[in-house]
Amino acid sequence: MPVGVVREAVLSTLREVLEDARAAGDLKLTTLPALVLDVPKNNTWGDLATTVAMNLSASERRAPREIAEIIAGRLRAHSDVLERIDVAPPGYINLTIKRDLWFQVLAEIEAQGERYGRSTLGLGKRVLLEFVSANPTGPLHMGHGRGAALGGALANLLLATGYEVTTEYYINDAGRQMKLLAESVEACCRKLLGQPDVEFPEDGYRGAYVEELAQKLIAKAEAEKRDPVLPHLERLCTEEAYRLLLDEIKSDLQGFGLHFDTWFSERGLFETGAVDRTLEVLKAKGHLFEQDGALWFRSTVFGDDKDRVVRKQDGEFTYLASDIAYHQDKLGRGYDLLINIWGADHHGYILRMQAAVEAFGYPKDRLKVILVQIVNLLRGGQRVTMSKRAGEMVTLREVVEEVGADAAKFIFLTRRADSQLDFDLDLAKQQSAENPVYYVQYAHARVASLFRVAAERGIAVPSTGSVDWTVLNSPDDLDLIKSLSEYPALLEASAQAMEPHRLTYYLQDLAARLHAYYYKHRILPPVLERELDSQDHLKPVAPEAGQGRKGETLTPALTAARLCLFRSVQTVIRNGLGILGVTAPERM
RNA sequence: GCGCCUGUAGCUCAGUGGAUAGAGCAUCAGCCUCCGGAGCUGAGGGCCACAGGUUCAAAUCCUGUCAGGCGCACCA
Repeated sequence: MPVGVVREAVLSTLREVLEDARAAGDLKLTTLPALVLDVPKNNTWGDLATTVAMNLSASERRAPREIAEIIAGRLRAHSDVLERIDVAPPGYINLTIKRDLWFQVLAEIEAQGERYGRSTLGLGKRVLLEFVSANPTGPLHMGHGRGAALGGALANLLLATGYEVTTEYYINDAGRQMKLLAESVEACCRKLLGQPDVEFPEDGYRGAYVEELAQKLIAKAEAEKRDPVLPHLERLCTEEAYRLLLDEIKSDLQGFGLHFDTWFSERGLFETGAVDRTLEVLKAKGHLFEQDGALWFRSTVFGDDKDRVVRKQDGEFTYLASDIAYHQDKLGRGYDLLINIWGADHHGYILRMQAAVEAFGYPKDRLKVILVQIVNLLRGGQRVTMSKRAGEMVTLREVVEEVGADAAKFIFLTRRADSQLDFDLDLAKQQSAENPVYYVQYAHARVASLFRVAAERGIAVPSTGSVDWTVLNSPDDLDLIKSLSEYPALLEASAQAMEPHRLTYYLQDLAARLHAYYYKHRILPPVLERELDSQDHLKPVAPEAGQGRKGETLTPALTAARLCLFRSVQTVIRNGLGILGVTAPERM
C-alpha cells in the first residue's frame, strides 16, 4: 500500500526484521501483527514509533520491554533507513529516520504531483455513493448542503484511494409528497387565475417558491397558447412543477461544484414495474405477509423493531416499497458497497433498509449509511430559524451566494458527520485566520505569490534533482517535510473511516506550519532600494548579503532548497483542497 | 417508554486502545526597514459528564446513570 516513501521504507524494514527474528527463533510470531506506525507525541522521542512489542507481549508470553529490545537490536542493522532506535517503557520502539530519506519525500511529491497521496487501498472495489437525494418539492437547504459537501469530498477521497466510485442522486418524483406539491401549486395557480375560494391543501407546501412556480406554469401554458389554461392545470402541476424544481436543484448543485454520475428516478421504478417485481421476489422468498388488508415486509426477521407495511389498505405502495426496489436495483448493478448519506432524522430507516438488503441475500454491511447531524445557522451569534412549513428557510443557494462555495464546503467539512454543526454566516464571510478556509487558501496563494516574485527576479524554482539538501538543516525544515510525508497515510485513514473532516484539520495544521516557517525564514534574498535600476526592475543583491530572521545566511543553495520545499507544500495543499472540492487560488 | 447521535479548556470543536489530552476563538503580553500582517511568537486556562468493568495500557472498548439533540406512521 503506497503510503509515502518514509513509511514504506520503515514498514518493510520492520517486516523484514520480524521475519528474521522468527527465523532465528528469537520470537515465536505465530501470527504477524498488524504493523502500525504512530507519530510520537513528543518529537524529541523520534520520528515514528511502533507499539508492536507491546501488542506481541501476550502471544509471546514475555515482557514488552524484552521484545522491544530484540526488535530494536535487529533494527539497528538497518542504518540505511534508521538513524536511531530507542526503546522506551513500557515497550515503545521509537525510530529516528535517516535524514536523506526525508528529502526523498520532496522528490516523491515532485514526481507524483497531483497524484501524490493517492493509493490503491480500495483495490478497485466498486462503490455507489448516493447522497443529497432531496425531494424535488422545494429548494435545497443547509442540511442538504452539508450532505452535498460530505458526499462530494467522500467521493473524491474514495477515488483517490483506489475505489471506483459512482455518485448518484435518487429523485423522489413519485408518491404522496409529489401529489401534495402538485396540489399546492395547483391551488396557487387557481388563486392567481381568480378563483379566490380554492382550498389550499392541508400540509401543503407554502413559501414564496410555490407561488413563483405557479406563475411560471401559467406563463408557460399561455405561451403554448393553451386557452383556457384551467383544464391543463392538473397535468401541468403534476408533470411540470417538480421538473422545474429539480432543474433548480441541479443548478444549485452545479453552483456548488458538484457532479452526479447518475440521476435515478423513483417514478421510473413504478413505470417499469420494478416495484411489483421486487415485491414478487420478496414474496417468493417468504418475506411478505398480508394483514389487516395491507401487505407487510417481515423485517423483524433481520433485526428490525417491527414489521413494515409495503402496500397500504388502499392499494398504494409506501415509500418503503419503492425504496426497497431502488436498493435491489443498486445491489443488482454489482457494487461491492452501497453508501447512503442521510440526514440524522432518518436514522430509523437504517435497520429496515439493511433488512431488505439481507432479504435479498446480501450481507447487511453491503449497505453503509452515513448519518449527518443537523446544521444550525447562526447570524450575529443568533440562531436563524428554519421552518419549511412556514416557508421561512435559508436556502443553500442563498448561503453560497453570500459566502461562496469554497467557504461553505470547507466549513461543512470542519466537523464529524456525527456532530451537530453551527454554521456562522458572519464567520464564513470573514477573510481572516478565524475563517479556516481563507487561512488554508492563503497559504497556497502565499506560495504562489512568492514564486511570482521569484520569477520577476529571474530566480527559478529548481527541480529536486539539482538541489543540495544538506542546507535544509533546521528543525523547521524537517518538521515541514514530516507533515508532508504524513499526507498519504492520512488520506488512507480518512478514506477508511469515511471521514473527510480529518483532511480539513490536516490542511489547517500544514498551513499553520507554512505560515510560521515563512515568517521565521527568508526564502528570497532581500532587495534593497538602491539596487533598483532606472527601469524599476528588481535586481537581486549579492547572495552573501541576505540575512534571515535568525541571523542565518541565505545562500543561493538555501533559496533553491526552500523554494523546492515550498513547492511541495503547495502541491499537498492543492491536492488536499481538491479532495474537499475547494479551489486553491493563486491570488486572493 | 424504546432507538440513534452527542457530552473533552470560558466558547466552538479535533483526538484510528498507547507516552506529558490538542487546535481555533476569547483573554493577557509581544512581533512589520525585508518574499502578501488575510501573517507570526508567547502565557494562562482540563476530576476528557458521572459510576463501575475489560486491558500491560481507556477520552477512546463494555455496562449503568445523568444531561442535550433527533427519531419512533398503512408520510417521505
